Amino acid sequence: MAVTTPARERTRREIVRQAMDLFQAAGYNATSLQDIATAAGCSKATVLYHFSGKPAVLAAVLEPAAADVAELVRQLTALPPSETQEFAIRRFTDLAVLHRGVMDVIQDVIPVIENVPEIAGLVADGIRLTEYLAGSDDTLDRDLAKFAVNGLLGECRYPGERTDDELRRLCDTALRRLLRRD
Amino acid sequence: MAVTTPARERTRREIVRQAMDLFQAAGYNATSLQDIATAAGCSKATVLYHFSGKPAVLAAVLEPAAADVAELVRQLTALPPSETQEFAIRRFTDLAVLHRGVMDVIQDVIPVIENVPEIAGLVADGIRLTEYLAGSDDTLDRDLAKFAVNGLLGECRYPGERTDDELRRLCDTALRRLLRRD
DNA sequence: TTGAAAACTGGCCGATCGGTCAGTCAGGAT
DNA sequence: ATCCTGACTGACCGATCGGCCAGTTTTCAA
Repeated sequence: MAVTTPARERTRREIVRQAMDLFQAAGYNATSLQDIATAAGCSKATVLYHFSGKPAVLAAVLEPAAADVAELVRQLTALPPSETQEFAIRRFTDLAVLHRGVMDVIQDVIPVIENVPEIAGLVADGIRLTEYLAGSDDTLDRDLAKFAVNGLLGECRYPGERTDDELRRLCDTALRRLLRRD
Repeated sequence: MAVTTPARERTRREIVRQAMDLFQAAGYNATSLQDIATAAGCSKATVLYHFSGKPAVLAAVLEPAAADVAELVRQLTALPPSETQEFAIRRFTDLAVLHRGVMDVIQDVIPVIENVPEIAGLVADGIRLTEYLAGSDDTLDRDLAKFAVNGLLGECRYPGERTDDELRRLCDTALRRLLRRD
């Protein structure tokens, strides 16, 4: 709680903030380091002074969401199997709304995701989460869960078109129709 | 037909063939004209001799699917409203399986789709098709239809993982669970 | 006040991109 | 035999990319 944020942290935060907006608006691949630097009010060299490279900027943008997903997976691991699917559906909806901007960014990264080792952890957690959403080892259930995640990612694409409440309702409805087989 | 395919058509076809494979494997943005030329056994200049630019190559790759979608929309227009949703679901499933490779390619183009006027027709038809899938003007129904299309696009991403029959079953199940409200 | 460390930057690099262009070449028509 | 034309190509272009580095400016503890 310093009276003034140290210069390092202040600049770093601004870079991540602006990178987030640009990644959402134009996509990761279409956003250059120069774009990020200009938006953050510094030089491209400064961006590379704070981050080891473009993928590191991406990892910093995704980090809060990645942490939440990791925590969710941790909680799911400790839950009795009978409760995991319902818990996964409910909490995944929460995270999707909370981090809808990040969901948007992820869309654009998927095609080149194997070239970005910085976010391998998030990818692995996402796969585990999908398995919990499926609720069984059945191939069709697994595929439907992946279908649901893909659909949800797509729905987060256009930020201004939906309020958080609308997104929550859509997400919840879609997941329950696709996944719940009581 | 002709004993020997005219050189023009032969080269053109090979370029489209190879571009299709590369777009699927690596994505449109990550595939360079040089990549396509090398795969097709000609020079980059030859690709640009046959096509006015990279977007024109994309349009040629998508053309068969675009034609089928246009035909489907035409048929839907002439159908009584009580039959359109069921017809759309059934035929859309058919087209998704038939053109699953194209569905894969489209995924990668969506972020930059507004910069590719060559495929504006396919985009417009896709939107109209989504409206028929929704079955009503209700916002949630519309969103669920878009959700379904996004999910389906995502499921076509990894070509080798599913047989056509598995994809058909998944597609049909998911669409009916999401869309049908009887 | 001062000096060393931290923060920052302009300029440059090699690579790659989509695209252009002048010119080569085979082969059918005359 | 000549010419013409469609198919094709190597060389090159300007732009842009991510990244690097030497050097300048700012910060802050001693």
